[in-house]
Amino acid sequence: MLTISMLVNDPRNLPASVETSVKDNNDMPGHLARRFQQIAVAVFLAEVEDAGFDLTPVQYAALATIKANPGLDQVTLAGLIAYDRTTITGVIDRLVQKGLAERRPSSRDRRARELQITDEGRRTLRKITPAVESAQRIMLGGLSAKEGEELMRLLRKAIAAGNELSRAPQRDAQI
Amino acid sequence: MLTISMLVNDPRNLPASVETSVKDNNDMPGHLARRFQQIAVAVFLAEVEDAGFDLTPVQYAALATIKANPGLDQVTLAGLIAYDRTTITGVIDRLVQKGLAERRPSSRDRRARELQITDEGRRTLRKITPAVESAQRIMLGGLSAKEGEELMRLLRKAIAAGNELSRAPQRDAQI
DNA sequence: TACTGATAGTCAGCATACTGAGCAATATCC
DNA sequence: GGATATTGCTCAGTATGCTGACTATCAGTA
Repeated sequence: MLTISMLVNDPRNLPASVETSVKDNNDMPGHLARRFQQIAVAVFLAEVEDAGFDLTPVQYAALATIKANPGLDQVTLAGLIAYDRTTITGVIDRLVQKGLAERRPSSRDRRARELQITDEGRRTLRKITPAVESAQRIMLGGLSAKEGEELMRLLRKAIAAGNELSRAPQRDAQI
Repeated sequence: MLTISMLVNDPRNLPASVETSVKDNNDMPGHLARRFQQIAVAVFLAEVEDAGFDLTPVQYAALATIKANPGLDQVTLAGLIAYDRTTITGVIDRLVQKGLAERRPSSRDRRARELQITDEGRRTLRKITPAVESAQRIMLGGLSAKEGEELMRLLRKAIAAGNELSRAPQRDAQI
């Protein structure tokens, strides 16, 4: 199939005066990162909806982290899953509104809110797990198991090196 | 440093009754995809701002694609860079508002808008290129050149397999 | 040519994500 | 103890990104 992009990407089809400094999108790690994430989110939402639930990737990550760290505050949660704290405010709003989590004032620090998962949240998390795992498999569907592992290794390595470059770096919770 | 996440992630520290079905975030390709993209966007914006410009990743991709395919319509643009057409509407609005692109009714199809880059847009693209290329290098900074290539190869492969799974798949322009 | 379906673009609505600012409370330092 | 800095959270504002719906137009066909 002959396409415009084949024409413009082939130097022989361009007059000498046309600048070709703009690289192909597929050579840009930033573009590939966005595309992969775009697909990952779509797959996640589709699998979760098929399972009969209405939960976004962030909401899932937040809920799972609250369950694993009962009583943690919002800033700690944000650090554990590497989201900006201003984003987390809205995410928690929606988890609370759906009855999956609770937000109550901390007794030790009156600025902080302690987060707890509800029974309903625990039930949702348990029932949604197969869909989440299925989504993770599907988004690596084009790769062999070995390639999938290697992709994840390289992503982890690049992320570790760039962790401090975003406003919401990953932070382990301090004891 | 002892951290809460070390505790909760170590099965020896958990009573037998605690379910550990929720995998670590770092084993989830979806989470890694979001983190890498988050860093990529932050690096892009920082480099571009350092160079004295105010352009987002989408705006850059759209502008570069308009320059390479003068007169294309919005749906074709959306397909080339794999964005939803409803997103592109707003992106073009802002490019036009900044004086970097023009949107005029198509003579062949009265539903469509033909997109053109302005001289100012061309100038901006030319001057911004070093910052964009620098950003691409920085976001792979933790990897060797070989690893960077391999990461991009694996991303391309996974994306190609999942292309149809998002609402905005990549589409080549038809002649 | 009239009908039917598909397509280009926009809009309303929702949920991320970010910047920057602000308030209240805590921690630190003198 | 009191001034200062820091921290937890929220809010306003902006830009993606998506779903679903709508209008205007085009294309194919009976």
